[in-house]
Parts: sequence; C-alpha cells; structure tokens
Amino acid sequence: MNLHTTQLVRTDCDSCPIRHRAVCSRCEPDELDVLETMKTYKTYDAGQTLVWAGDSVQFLGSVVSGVAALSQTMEDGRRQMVGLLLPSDFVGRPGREIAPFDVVAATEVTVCRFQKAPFEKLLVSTPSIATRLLEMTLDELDSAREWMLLLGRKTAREKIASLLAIIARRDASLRLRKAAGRVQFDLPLSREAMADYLGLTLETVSRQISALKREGIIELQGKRRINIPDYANLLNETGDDTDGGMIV
Amino acid sequence: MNLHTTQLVRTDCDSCPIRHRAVCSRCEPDELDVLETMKTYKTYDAGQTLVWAGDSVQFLGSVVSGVAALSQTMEDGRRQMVGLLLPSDFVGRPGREIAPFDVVAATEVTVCRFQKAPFEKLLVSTPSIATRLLEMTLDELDSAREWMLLLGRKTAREKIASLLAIIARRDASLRLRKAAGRVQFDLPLSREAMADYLGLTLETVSRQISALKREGIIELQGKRRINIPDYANLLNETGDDTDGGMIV
DNA sequence: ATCATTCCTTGATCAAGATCAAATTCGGGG
DNA sequence: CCCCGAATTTGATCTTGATCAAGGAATGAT
Repeated sequence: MNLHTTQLVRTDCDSCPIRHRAVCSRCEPDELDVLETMKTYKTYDAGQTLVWAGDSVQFLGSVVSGVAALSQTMEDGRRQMVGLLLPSDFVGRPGREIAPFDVVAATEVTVCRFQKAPFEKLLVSTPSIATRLLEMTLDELDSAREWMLLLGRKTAREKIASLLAIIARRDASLRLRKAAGRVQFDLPLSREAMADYLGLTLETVSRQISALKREGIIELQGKRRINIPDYANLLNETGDDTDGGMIV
Repeated sequence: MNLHTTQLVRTDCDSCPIRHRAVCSRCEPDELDVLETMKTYKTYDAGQTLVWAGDSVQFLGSVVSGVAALSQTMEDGRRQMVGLLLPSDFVGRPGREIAPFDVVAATEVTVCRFQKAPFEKLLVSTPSIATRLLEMTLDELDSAREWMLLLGRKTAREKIASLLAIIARRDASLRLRKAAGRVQFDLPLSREAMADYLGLTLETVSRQISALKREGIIELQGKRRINIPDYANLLNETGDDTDGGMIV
C-alpha cells in the first residue's frame, strides 16, 4: 500500500495541502490537471481502520497528514505491522482489487484520494506514471527487505534505535536541523504500536527506551517527545552499517 | 531482485530451457523475438555469489533451474535472507543501477540473462511489460510483508512449518500431487540457509525439524528429502489463517 | 578402505525477551 | 483542582531460542 517513500506529491498547492507534481518530466500538464479534479479528502481518527484486509478497495491516494500503519493480524491476535505510512506516502495499488493488509490510523490521518478506475486509466494513457510507480514500488520492496533484517536479526535495543532513526529521518524537523547533532521529534506511535512494528512486546519497548534514556542517548519530554542530543551516537546503536539505507 | 513469483517465462522452448511468453496479450510477437535474441545463459555453483550488494548490475533475467537467495549481512556477520529465487523468478530491477542485496546460489543455479539496457528499452516501447512488472513487484512486496509477519511474530516451529509449506507449494511435485494429502520434495536449502531465512540459528532449525519428524508431521529420507504424509496437517502448524497467502 | 571435510544432530547451559502483575504518570473532563 | 482511565513504567519470574560443545553421518579425495 505504501507505494513509496519518495514523494508523488508536493505541498505547494493553495487549495489543499498537497498537489500532484509532475510524476515525470514527460507528463503533460493536462494529465496532472485530471488528477487535480479527481481528488477528494478524508480524515480518520486515531485508531480507526481505513481499510480492512480483504476489502475491495476503490481508492488510491496519499497521506496528507498524520501517520497510518499497514498491519497483519493472526487468528490468535498476534499482530505485525508491515509498513508505516507517513505524509506524502502513497496508499493503494493500481491493478489490485483486494487490500492485502489492514490500514490503521496511528494518529489522526488525512488522506487525499482518487477513485481507482480513473487513476488506472491515467496510468495506461501516461506510461511514465507507470514507470514512476514501478520505481516507487521497488523502493518499498527494498524498505520491506531492510525491515526483514531488523525483524530477523536485530536485538531489541537495535530495533528501537533503528525505529527512532527512521522516524527522525522522516520527520520534518530533521530536515531543518540535520546539520546539528541534536534532533527532536514527536513519536507518532504508542508503545504498543512500536512493539507491533518491531516484533516485540510493549514492555520490552518501554524498557529499552528507558535504558536509552538512562544512558543519555535519548531524552524524553513527556512520553512522546524525543530529544536526541547526538544523532550520530544513536546511529551507533542501530546495528546498521550505513545510515542512508533504511527508510520506511 | 526477485521481481516475481508469477512466471514471466515458460518452459516450452526447444533451444533453451525457457522462453519468454507473452507478458501480456498486447505484446507484439516481434518484441518477444527481441527478447529471444538478447538472451544468454550462465550457471553458478552452489555457494557462489551472483551479485554483491552495491555492485553495479548489467543484467536482468530469470532463474532457469536451482535456487538462489537474496540476503543481507551485518558488519558482525549476522545474516538475513530476504527472498528466495526459485525457477521462473525474475532477477534484477529495471531502472536500478546498484544491487541492494547479495544474490547467492543456494544450489547450482542457471540464469537466463538479458542485458539491462536493451531490456529497459523494450520496457519503454512496450508499456504492457511495465504494467506486468509493476504487478509482479507488487506481488513481491506482498510476499515480503507476509514474511515480516513470520519473522516478527511466529514461533520457531511455525517458521519451519511455514517454510516447508512454501517450498512444497512452489515445488513441481506438489502441482502433480496436490490432490493427495501426501507431498514430497527436496529441501533446496541447508539448515544454515533455512536459519538465515527464518531468523533462527541452525541448531534451532535442526531441533524443530527433528521435533516435527518425531511427531510424524514430516518424514525424512536422508537430510534433504522431505515427505509430508498429510499436508493439511502441516498447515495447522504454520499459524497461517489461510493457506494461499504466503508465497515466496 | 581410510581420512578429511562438511553438514547435521543432540546435549547442556545461558540469556534475551516474554509473560504476569503491580505501580506510576499523564492528559483530559468534570 | 481533582479524579478517572488509558498509557506507560517497573518488577519478578518464566520460556524460548541462542550459545557453547560434542558427537554422528554422508560425501569425496587419496
């Protein structure tokens, strides 16, 4: 669902928070105008399910604000989050009728939506959009596979550090301050949601966050606001060989 | 890399083990002929690395025979396999210069290869191929996310059962016998490779296989040949709510 | 055949994280 | 301002799977 991490959209429209930019330089402006006319917005409360796995899906779109999560649940209630949808991420998949996973709002979420059928028509008439979507999907696949390394081989501590690094990297505040070692942001996820994402229990998440705090690697203001005095220092805890790689 | 699980190719060619079929009904025969002329074959020994992560990749293609694995390695040697490439699976990604993961032969592997540049040209001139590739990539993404559930939330026993079910499902012998409850196949992976795929140690893999054998859920002939007297019974051990879902 | 090598199994012990069970904190609503 | 309930933290204990350490079995070379 989260077709990508790179932006299909930008935030320079007047009438709405986002606007579809040229997916590729070969796009005709007309085609983008079509997108403009097709869109509608919808806002969901935190905890609300946007899409149930198995549902027939009629819309595609992008997250405008807030955070949503893709997740799977086993019969006995074990849950695993398989993707985070942050603002500008694409939701939905052209050519697919049935949603493979639940999409749940982690915070209040606003989505800009297009009806699937017309969007798919546009996809056929504008091959460059298909190319762009392919590229976006390949990026998602890479991200999913990076996450497999985290789930399969990282320690609880490394998992937490990696998640914090990912959120920090995606957070607007980081873009503004990335030169500085100091980074601050709000966690958009509850401890339980973090646990579901990391393949841990919420108690373990809490303990590891406490440990990082105790050691001065992070600071907490309240329960959700994270302050990282030395971002490079946090990265040493992730177990990643490189910084750039893991983007969700 | 493993762009898909559904087949881009079929095995009815005379001159070579595989031949590209109509990727979509709208493909012109000429374009497929172009594919025919572009292809070359290469065989790798078990254990050999076809592609190193970070390498510039010049070829795309399909696995003809054998099994290869996509994997990631951390600095300290922890390894996680992130995809299996079985015969007919696609290797490589159009539009990408750099390989994101290692590709390693698990058994002797033969690959049918196309030079990237001409293949990409074909992709542009034949939009239906791009559509098909997008679809294949979305399937891969779903598979990766199913695997995330396994890595994050399943027990060692469930992991083993899931892997056996996946291999059984992909194995030709299953197609011939799937009506029967009895299924047999050869494990194309060493215990260590299974461990790397499942996020376990090889000892745990061995113990769990022994346990399944002790309980009569599977039978072993030698170390690699698996015999499943009652396939439905195995599926009860996977923790999956459905059978169909998990395909790698 | 014998040896060496690699792969696999099994055993003993350990530790990371899960589970069970209270506290404690915090953010509202009254 | 105080209370309520949800979210979080912390503690005690337990379990699963990891780690350390030998043994076998299959395979191939000498």
